[in-house]
Amino acid sequence: MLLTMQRRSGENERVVMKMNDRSQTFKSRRHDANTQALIEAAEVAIARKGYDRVTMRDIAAEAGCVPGTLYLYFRNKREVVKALMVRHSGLLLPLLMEAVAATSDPLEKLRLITQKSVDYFNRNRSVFKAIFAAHPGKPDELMASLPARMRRNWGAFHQSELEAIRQAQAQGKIRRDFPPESIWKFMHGVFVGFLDELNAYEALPEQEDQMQMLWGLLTGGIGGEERRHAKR
Amino acid sequence: MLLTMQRRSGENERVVMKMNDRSQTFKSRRHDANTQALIEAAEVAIARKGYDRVTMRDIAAEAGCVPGTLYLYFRNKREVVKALMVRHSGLLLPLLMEAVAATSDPLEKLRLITQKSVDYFNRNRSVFKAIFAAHPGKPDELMASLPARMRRNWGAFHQSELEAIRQAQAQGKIRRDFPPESIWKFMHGVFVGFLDELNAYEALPEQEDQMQMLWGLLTGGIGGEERRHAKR
Amino acid sequence: MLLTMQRRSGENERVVMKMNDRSQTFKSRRHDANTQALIEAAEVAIARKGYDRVTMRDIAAEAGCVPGTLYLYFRNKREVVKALMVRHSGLLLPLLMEAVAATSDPLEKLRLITQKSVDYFNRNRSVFKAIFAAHPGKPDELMASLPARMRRNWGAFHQSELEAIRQAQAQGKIRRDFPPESIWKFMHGVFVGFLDELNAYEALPEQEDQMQMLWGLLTGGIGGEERRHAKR
Amino acid sequence: MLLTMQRRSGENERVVMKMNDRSQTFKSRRHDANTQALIEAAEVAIARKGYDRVTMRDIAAEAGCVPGTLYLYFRNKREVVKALMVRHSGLLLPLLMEAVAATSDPLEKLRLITQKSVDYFNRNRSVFKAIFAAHPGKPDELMASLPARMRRNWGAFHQSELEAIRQAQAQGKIRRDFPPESIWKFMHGVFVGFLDELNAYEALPEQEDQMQMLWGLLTGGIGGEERRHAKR
DNA sequence: CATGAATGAGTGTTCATTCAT
DNA sequence: CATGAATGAACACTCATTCAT
Repeated sequence: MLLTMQRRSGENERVVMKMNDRSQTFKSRRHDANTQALIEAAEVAIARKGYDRVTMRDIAAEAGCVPGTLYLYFRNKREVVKALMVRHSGLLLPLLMEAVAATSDPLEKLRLITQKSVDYFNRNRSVFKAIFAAHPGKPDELMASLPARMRRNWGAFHQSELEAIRQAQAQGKIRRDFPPESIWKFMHGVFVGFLDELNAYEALPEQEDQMQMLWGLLTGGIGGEERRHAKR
Repeated sequence: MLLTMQRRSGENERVVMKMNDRSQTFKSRRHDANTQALIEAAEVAIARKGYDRVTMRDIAAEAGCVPGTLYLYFRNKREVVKALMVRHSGLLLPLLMEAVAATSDPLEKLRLITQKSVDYFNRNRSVFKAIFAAHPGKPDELMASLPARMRRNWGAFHQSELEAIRQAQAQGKIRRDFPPESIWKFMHGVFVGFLDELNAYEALPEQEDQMQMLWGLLTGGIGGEERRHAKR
Repeated sequence: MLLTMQRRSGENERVVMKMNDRSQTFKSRRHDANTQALIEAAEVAIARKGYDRVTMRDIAAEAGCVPGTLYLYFRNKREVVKALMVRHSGLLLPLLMEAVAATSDPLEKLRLITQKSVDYFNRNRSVFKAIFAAHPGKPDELMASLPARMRRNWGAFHQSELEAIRQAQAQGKIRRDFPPESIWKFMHGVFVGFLDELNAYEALPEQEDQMQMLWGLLTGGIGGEERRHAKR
Repeated sequence: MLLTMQRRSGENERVVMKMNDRSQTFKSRRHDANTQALIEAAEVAIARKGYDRVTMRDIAAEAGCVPGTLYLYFRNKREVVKALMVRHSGLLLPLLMEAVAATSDPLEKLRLITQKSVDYFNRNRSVFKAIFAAHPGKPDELMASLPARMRRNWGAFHQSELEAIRQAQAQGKIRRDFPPESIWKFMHGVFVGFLDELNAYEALPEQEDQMQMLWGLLTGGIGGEERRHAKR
């Protein structure tokens, strides 16, 4: 569910890195490796101080270089977090699409999507903060900054989600009294809110427990015992 | 549920405004009125650009004065958002405490709390963003800045919430398979996440629908029809 | 010797207060009294923080009023220290002129001048700092700001000093190998330097001892015992 | 004598520049050269307006750069004057210590110290004002800002001075009726006061004449002819 | 006459960004 | 390709001064 919002779109088509270019020269390979290292440094630094408060010097220091160097890889500060988005979209989105493809059961699709997202959150807590905490309330701006292809992929994935919700409703597996888009907003809001809540506390529950709680509550709410039977 | 987090506490006892001083002079009345106006301007400005990005000049412009004037009312930038917190705590907290006292049914307590919070959110959308979006992941810093009495009240209220959850569990009205604190985190996360999600979209549903959705999903999750009967 | 410098002169003739106007109205009497109180407050405040660092608010606070009020009595901040100068010139200068007139022995004249100056310094340490520390290296600017009459008086007094030095030289009472103006510079420099030195230390010697040391050293230098006989 | 005060001490151990690093890289050499240039600009600017009144913009303008550049070399405004102190202490102190070591005659020691100080004053008139006029009455604050080693050196040097005074007294070369510390205060006060006096005038006497006057007056005071024989 | 709210010019300082080396 | 010195446009904040009340 993570990162699935897709709303007003802008036109920021410029591609930042081409990673799957087979005939990469040595130089460009090195360039990409450096870019990677810088992005990781940026993640750490941004996670530590937040996007607004982090300075280019902080990021450079984390990466072991000087601020000027950053500008060889990113046009400006905003491009750094954009690159972060691109990178993590590139990693997370395939996982989510795989989840969608893994089963034909729509509810199970949703569960798998949630599962993968929780997994990813746990393996990348800093980026979660970095990205969601960076531009509070402006996730669309981030989304808008992605290259067109990626944005299209997110859009397609979002449609799969809505479709899954629709089917699950049709099959009576989830409630029908709200339109799919509302259900999705709820699920996304719960996901982000819950994980952010978790993240704010010092001791994080085990990842399995997180998933169990999240999915349990997502599907069953806080409702009393009597309505609780088969739930995965 | 809104604003209920209460974690590490500091000691920041200084009271900012004394509003219940009956024998207010004319001047102090004017001063308070101006303070109000400035706080509202700050709300708008902060809502627009976020705490870190907003400048004192922005706030002043919004209020129709020059930056220097702000310093007649607030010691510094941080005090502005603190005053925001104080003001809204002073308005919301009594409503929530009233909700707790209004009924002896623990589940109904929780529902009323949610109801009041949703109401408040709708009447003060900008502050919601201003405060929750301002210092992402650092709500405790905000909480710590409140005067001691207010902080104590939030703490007491939080205990009431937990107690209500405990009782509702004891009465079998909500699920027992998670500890109260986790239930609370979920409810809080859902509340914040859901409203933030709503807030990000241009067209907000009717307030009643919001509440119906939120409470419906909160109690019943997205679970299918068969487990759905009497729910308010 | 204190405050005797008189160098480049400007033209700042505007008189600040006329105190010896016999037919003072009630109002102007009150005005003058307030001016006095404010000047004293300014002395304390300036002594505490130095002219540059003191704010009009500091001075007002010390006087128990608000900054705006100060501007009913002084045109601006500079006028405050100017008024200080005027006041203390008005007090010290007569004493010094009296000293000059008290004897016909030139060396004794110089001794009395020094004596009076040390007395005044001890009764007004704060103003000493206030005035000498206020505008470091710019005593002439202060002098230039005095009303013409007062400046003339200082000038006349300075001439008496030089004359006394000349005569003392003629009588062989003080060394002849330096021109009177140089002797004067030395005496003034010693006076200011020595008292400033004293002032910087926490425990001030008794006033009598100060005078004994200062005059002893002024007349005899640090020279050895053998050249020390009749000296007061 | 210059700069010898040593009173309450703090602990500000951080060394500002390491100048005796033999293996200086080209870059650090350039950095040091720039630092020098900036310090000199600061000297001029501070001499012109005094520490409190000078702005970073003034200093930058004098140096031909923008304010931001200053912060590449000094952490803040206070560090600028600190660097001034460090630099000049580093230049003057060795000269003074050399003077102390140059002879075993205590009075001659004192004369040489004075001589060197007068020399230094003449070659660095602006810094004299800059430093002594900057923080009038607060020389200890300046002293406290020096690195520990330098502060220790000043302390040791001050002890040498006192010891020289003591010995000169024991040998009957200078008067015994005041304790050494008082003699020192007098000498220091005279030095500062006299030079400041000189400095305030446009036409400075020849350096030799300055020294002759200062030492003559210092040792013999203004006392009459009859007590004047062998004086260097 | 006194107030104190309001102003605006200015302060020290930071930082994203550029560019000669 | 990498550096880091330099920039300039901001920023939060201060304060002498004014003026309606």
